Amino acid sequence: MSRVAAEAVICTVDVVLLTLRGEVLQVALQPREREPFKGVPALPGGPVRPHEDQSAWHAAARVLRERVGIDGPYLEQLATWSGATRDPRGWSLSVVYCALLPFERLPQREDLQLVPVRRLPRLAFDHKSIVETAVARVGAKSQYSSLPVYLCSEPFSLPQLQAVYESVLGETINKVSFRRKIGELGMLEPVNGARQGGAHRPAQLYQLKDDYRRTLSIIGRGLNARAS
Amino acid sequence: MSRVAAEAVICTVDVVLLTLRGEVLQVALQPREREPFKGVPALPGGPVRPHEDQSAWHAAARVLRERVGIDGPYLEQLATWSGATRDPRGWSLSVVYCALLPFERLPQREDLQLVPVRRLPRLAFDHKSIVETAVARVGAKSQYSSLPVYLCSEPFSLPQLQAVYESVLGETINKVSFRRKIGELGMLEPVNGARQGGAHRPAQLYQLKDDYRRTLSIIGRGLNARAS
DNA sequence: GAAATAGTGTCTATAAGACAGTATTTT
DNA sequence: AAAATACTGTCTTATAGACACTATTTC
Repeated sequence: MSRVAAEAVICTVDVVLLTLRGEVLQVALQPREREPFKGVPALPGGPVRPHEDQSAWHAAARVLRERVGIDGPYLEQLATWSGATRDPRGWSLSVVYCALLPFERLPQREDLQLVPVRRLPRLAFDHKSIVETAVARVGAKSQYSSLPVYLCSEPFSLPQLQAVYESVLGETINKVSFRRKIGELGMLEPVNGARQGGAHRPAQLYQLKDDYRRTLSIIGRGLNARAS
Repeated sequence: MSRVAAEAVICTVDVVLLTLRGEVLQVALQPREREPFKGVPALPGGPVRPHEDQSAWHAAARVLRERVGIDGPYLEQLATWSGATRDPRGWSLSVVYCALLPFERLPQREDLQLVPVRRLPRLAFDHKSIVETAVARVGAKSQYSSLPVYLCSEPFSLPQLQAVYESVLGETINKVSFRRKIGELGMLEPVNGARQGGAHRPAQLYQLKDDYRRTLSIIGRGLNARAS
């Protein structure tokens, strides 16, 4: 038995849950309930449960459900972190998933804090560099895909969507080009009736066509938002 | 003991080792030595050894060294496959790495076969879909980065490099544009003296500048090779 | 009708591609 | 000098961006 235990790998999943609050991309953190790093903010996560989880993806979805109270967000694998030294308890491996959620869908919870991704405090384990990798990936992917729509609650207007893109990319986008690209993707359909208020012309609202609910659209040559 | 064993996750690494033979992208496979899938071609791989491997990346590098006889190729994490049903022995998790190697550096071995990625036979486990994912990733990444240089043995000429890009992308590229882009990247330096033979003007040979030996260069708007 | 934001038409700038020319080698 | 491939100059085409104009709402 001791031999098995000594050889065992600590096998977990962690979730980088990102949302936009105002114009600022934020990550959801929970204080660690036990040692190591008791009380230190950490990514929602936990061990894989082989009898319960069909796969690591299902384990991540379960973590979001049980520990954050979210069902069915956009959830994709980011990468796997592993090694002898990242967890003081032993050789550990964590399959990390990235989830995107409109702020409106995030439950209010005592044990859940939102932190701007550019102002990270000290995090447990190697979670800080994991978050930084996730943010970089989301930024890169947003340049050539419809990924940011998962941060918008439907229905949304094109000016709203553009603002979301600009927040994630960290720079402004040409309005005409943006609309050309989004139009070419053909993934949005106008929603009739509902429109927005304000002392100005209201914006047309859109929702995702059903075919694109779970599929990213790829933008031809990207949005040409250049790296700073 | 039985409880520990029942809960345990089978924790392995696998490597998709790709090389270009002629114009055809090929993957290196080895027949399984034991059940399950004994004798069936599979990706080089094996269990993580916590006492020996510093991380999953190091485990993958060790697998390449021990099982294929390759040291220090380009090696990056692809993704992690996991689940209750992918290995008949139990809940398994495999961190999969992708390695690129010039054909010239691949050792000749009895137990190593090269198979064109478009003509895959039946493979062990879910290795077929893993290879397909790796090929798609390499193709996508080649559109906007210098990834294919790792398939070229240095020094190489620009026509050679272009042929490698075209093989990986599966379509032709405009010569003038290709040279403009590669030039802009500024990652190559001409090698003097050595040139190529043939009854025609020889091509200038290049090697990677040292700064770019282990770093991918990102091509501004990509190579605009469109998906078929 | 003034103010404010949404949406569009069109010109300009930039980047990609086509094509044909020159360059350099062997036979 | 013929053949073959390397390399380059330049025109054309396609795409992105700037800018100003029209549209629609509230007050």
